[in-house]
Amino acid sequence: MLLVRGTHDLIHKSAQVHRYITEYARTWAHKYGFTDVSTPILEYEGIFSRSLGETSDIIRKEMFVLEQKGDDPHKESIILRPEGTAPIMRALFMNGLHQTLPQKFFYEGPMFRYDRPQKGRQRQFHQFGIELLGIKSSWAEIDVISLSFDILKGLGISNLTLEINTLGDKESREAYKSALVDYFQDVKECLSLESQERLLKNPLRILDSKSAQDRKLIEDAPVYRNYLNTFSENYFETLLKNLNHLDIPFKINPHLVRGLDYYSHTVFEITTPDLGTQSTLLAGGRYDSLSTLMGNSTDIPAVGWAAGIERLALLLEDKLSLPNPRQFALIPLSEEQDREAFSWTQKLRQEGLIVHFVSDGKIAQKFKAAAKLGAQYGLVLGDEESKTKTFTLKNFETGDQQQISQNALSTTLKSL
RNA sequence: GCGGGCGUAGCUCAGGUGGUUAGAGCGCCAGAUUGUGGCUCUGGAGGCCGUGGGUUCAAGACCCAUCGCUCGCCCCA
Repeated sequence: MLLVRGTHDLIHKSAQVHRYITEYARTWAHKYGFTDVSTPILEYEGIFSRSLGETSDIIRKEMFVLEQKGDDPHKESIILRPEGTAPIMRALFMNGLHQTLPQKFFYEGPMFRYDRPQKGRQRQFHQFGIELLGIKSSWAEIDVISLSFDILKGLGISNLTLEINTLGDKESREAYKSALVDYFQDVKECLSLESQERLLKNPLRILDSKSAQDRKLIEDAPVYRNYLNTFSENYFETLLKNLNHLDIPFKINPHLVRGLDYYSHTVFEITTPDLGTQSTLLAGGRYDSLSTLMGNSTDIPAVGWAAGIERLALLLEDKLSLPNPRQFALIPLSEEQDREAFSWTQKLRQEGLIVHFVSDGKIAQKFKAAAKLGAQYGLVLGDEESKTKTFTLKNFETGDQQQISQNALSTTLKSL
């Protein structure tokens, strides 16, 4: 038996933790007024290649392409979605929602990237994220960043850093790009091979390089802040001032560039030192030009972020105490009691109790199974109980037993 | 895609320089206990030693390849 590389089963505790994280995030998103949206896992490749940029690693080497069966009317490849933002933008247009802005969406689900697996990095992983569409001011950023902290802190994650930077608008970016190219062109031979390639395709990404030789050169490279036009500069300043005013701590990281093409102005990440090399828990920013990249005639203001559920789970799995509701096991002692016991089981389930029905094996095996299934209490129904219209209620933790009348069954159980 | 470490029972791991039928603890199953799980005792099942090839009289161990996990690089959530 083989497990597809980079995938995992979620069983018992890991499934519960995963679900708990998602539900917790959803609850907060609802308080902020975001509503659920769910888009297909399958999309045409163009949705992503147009929006993420042909030079991004996700497009160049990490896509899961499906084998075409022949009945699809389009020749374009179908892929497993690698991220959530582009599909939501697609859905916005296809459902005509861009005419009724603003829109606020929360999503959650599996994403797929053909990457080399590592701790905190799977080929099938799960994200939840939010998209706030149609708000121009930087209060949109404030709103979504606040939401992200409410979720992460509420989950009990500490040791968080908000790193933030601005990519400016198109005009600023073009000005900065040409300054960067001028600077690096002169020292091209000293750059790593990867960065030499970036110089041609996506010079901003050189700033993100971790190679030691690049880092030295990057230190002396032109600083973006000096190339921002007035609008971009003011936009960023206002955002930072408001973050300060709200006591949201942040760290400006001028090297935070992001791999995806659709960002403009604000980019941010929330990182933790507790996960080794996969330190980003949540990342996002503003992507006003995504809508035009996807074919719309005008920009639609948009901010959002996505968080990696597996990474949060790694931080939480050991310390999260999940709710542990009462569970009962109905134990008929012989086959004569099976039917009666099962209808009692159903009755109690309808009353809202969690009830296991245990009928396999010998009596000792039934008790063993009941305890293993997680029941804290056993309800024994044998000949004597049947005659006297009672159950024997056994507390598995203390071993105590008592007789309770069938009439008072559900009220007794609920009062435990 | 690149570099390092590691693959032995369901789990955690022992198995010096190659030497008969591969071990422990936990877990699992059964019995002691025919109306009672956990504790105890007794017994039992469970391994192509990741996979394929090579060296050797002889390989879990050595060599090569491959797959997987893992740490780092890269990238990102």
